[in-house]
Amino acid sequence: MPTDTAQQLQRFHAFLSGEGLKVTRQRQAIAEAFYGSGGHLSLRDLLDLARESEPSIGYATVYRTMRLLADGGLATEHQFADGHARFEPAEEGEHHDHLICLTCGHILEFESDAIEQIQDRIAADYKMKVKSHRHEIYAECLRTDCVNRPSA
Amino acid sequence: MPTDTAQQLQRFHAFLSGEGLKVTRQRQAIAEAFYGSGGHLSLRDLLDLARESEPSIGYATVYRTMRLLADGGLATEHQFADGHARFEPAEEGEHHDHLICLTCGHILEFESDAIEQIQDRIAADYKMKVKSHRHEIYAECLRTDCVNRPSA
DNA sequence: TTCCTTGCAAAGGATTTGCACACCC
DNA sequence: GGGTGTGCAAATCCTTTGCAAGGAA
Repeated sequence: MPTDTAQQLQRFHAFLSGEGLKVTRQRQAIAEAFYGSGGHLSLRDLLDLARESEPSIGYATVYRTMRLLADGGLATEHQFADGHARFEPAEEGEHHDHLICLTCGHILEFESDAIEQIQDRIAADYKMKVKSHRHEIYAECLRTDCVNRPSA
Repeated sequence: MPTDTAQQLQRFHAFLSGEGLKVTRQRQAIAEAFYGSGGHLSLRDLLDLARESEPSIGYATVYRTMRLLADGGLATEHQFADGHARFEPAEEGEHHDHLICLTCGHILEFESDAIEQIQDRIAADYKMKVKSHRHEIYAECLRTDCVNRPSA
């Protein structure tokens, strides 16, 4: 478990308080599942994890909690090729794209200033200014033992 | 209308014959809508266009015809941020990504060998081989008259 | 004629919402 | 106690499929 999970949960509590929202057992369980994992989890994944500590939790609660986090800037939502929404913790000022292993499904992150610069130049050629982008690389692992398999 | 629409329709007929499939009024109308437009149309767009010449056409027929074209390699399907499937004619050996205007919704195409090379290098760093990718840039047009607005 | 196609309507699958009950402050 | 939050179930939205009737070869 990452060492900063506690910090992230604290930030979550501060966010809820700031919005005048309540800290409930369900929200706590969902946030722990979300921050305790490596990210890129689907709503179904989060539901299953959250139910380990709160078995009665419902899908709609996970949905609403993650929407809360996403709208509040604490989580980022992605739609990869599998068609399910996936979430990851939002890091302040950080940006990355994704490299998805077709062998095992694991999702790696990458950053490339060079690509970002080229994007800006392409947009500028059309007199446009980049507001956001989506960039996913789907690749096969060349090793038979697929080292990218998540430790989970 | 592009000068090669007739060629593309001919290729479509050849494809149908080759598969032992029939050239129907509906398929003809859908193919004309598809090839006669600039591409990037949703199923709904195609349905509306096709109905101009074949009013009784149904959504399922458009869906099935576009699937036929996509599976046959004559059309490429994309899922942009709006969550609707969009299709464009597939060009032999050609590849491009998309620059989407947030001002008017128009979809431009771009290519960058430099980006493709960086992608390959990133994947290689993880001992992986790129099989495909998805790259979309969402940008605002800086001109008040938004020159990217489609002529339609 | 023969079998492919079509259009309708219903089924899927993921997401979103309405509502009555439960819970936190 | 009062208003927020939850869980269920139903509603959406887009996509996909079953089926009986229609149409190309």
